[in-house]
Amino acid sequence: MAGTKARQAQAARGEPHPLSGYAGIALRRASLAVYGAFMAEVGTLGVKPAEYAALLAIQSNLGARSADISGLLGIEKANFTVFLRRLERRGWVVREASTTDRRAHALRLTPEGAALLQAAVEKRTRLEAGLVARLGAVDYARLLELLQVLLAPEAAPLKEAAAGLRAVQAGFPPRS
Amino acid sequence: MAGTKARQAQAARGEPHPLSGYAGIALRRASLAVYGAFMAEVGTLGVKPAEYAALLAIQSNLGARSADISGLLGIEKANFTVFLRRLERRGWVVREASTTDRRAHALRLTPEGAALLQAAVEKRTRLEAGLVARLGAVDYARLLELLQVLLAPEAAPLKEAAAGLRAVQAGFPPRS
DNA sequence: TGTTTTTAGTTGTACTCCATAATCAAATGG
DNA sequence: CCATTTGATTATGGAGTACAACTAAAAACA
Repeated sequence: MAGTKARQAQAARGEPHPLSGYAGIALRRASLAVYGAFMAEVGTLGVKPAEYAALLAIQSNLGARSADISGLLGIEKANFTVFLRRLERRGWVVREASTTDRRAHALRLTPEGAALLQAAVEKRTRLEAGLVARLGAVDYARLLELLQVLLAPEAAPLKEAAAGLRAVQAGFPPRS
Repeated sequence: MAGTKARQAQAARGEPHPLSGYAGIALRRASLAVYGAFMAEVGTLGVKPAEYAALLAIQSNLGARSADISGLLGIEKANFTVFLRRLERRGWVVREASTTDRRAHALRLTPEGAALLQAAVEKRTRLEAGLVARLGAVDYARLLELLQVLLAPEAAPLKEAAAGLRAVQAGFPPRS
């Protein structure tokens, strides 16, 4: 597992992780923690976070093309093809022929997809409630707000990193 | 790139990412943003965040064994072997024979490793200063504090996810 | 003491996510 | 009409990780 006895004992005593004072590490750990919580709750339906987000995006952008959704999710369109195929094979999404562009597909949830998404949304709502209960409603809102500021594209200090940032959006540096 | 024209236009207008209202997505995006900023700043030295953290951990735990450091970083000991070899080959770390346990290695920075780390720390300090400038010192501290609460192991709501969480710590669900 | 069990580290394998390049067909714009 | 752009697909490879199997040494124990 992830952790020596000494480290596990620390954690058991409620001591913070020794590297979590660093913003990057704390953010990464928090992100993974929420990912894990999502998998434990919503994942029982066989949906991973990226898939959940994709279903959401498709539902609220009826008839959107692949590139629209992949762009929203930050997934390369090349990889989105395979990604979509999984959702299709499970019967949650259909790719209809676009009426305006014969190259494009119009994405749409199937009734099964919509039903699954509804169940997933309910579970995720419970998950969110857990987070709110943990932080308190005010602090939860504050956390989201601070993250928004951190992510705001127009601010200066992180600006010069923007190029590398977008390329790295999926976790890897650009190959250059 | 990650984003359609429409989405890029949104971002250019300063509108928030439409999915960043979700805590998990906001956290993930923030984590990747800081990762990207780190790479743009400290990465010029040829150090990735995980390597930086490893060097830091080794420096402040003189003579620690591999399992200590890998546990701290949340890296499987099996993968840490390869990971360490890279740091060794670059001349930053040495594995001395432990005097107390002939199976174990005592990890230590070389003078080159210490020098590199010092340069990296300086760059990372500048990076951190950028974050502080962006959020303000008070809000920056508050963000770290909120993340700590989110990560505190003893709280209840996320507890049941703990098993899946640890296994998923690196971004993937356990295979079983 | 001698035997069994646990532990530190290594190797090998397989899997997921992701980037990149090459390709095709259809749309668009001189 | 032809050149360029765009939506989507396929194929390939790298990085990060989980997991199982293994060796050697230490620790526990009878």
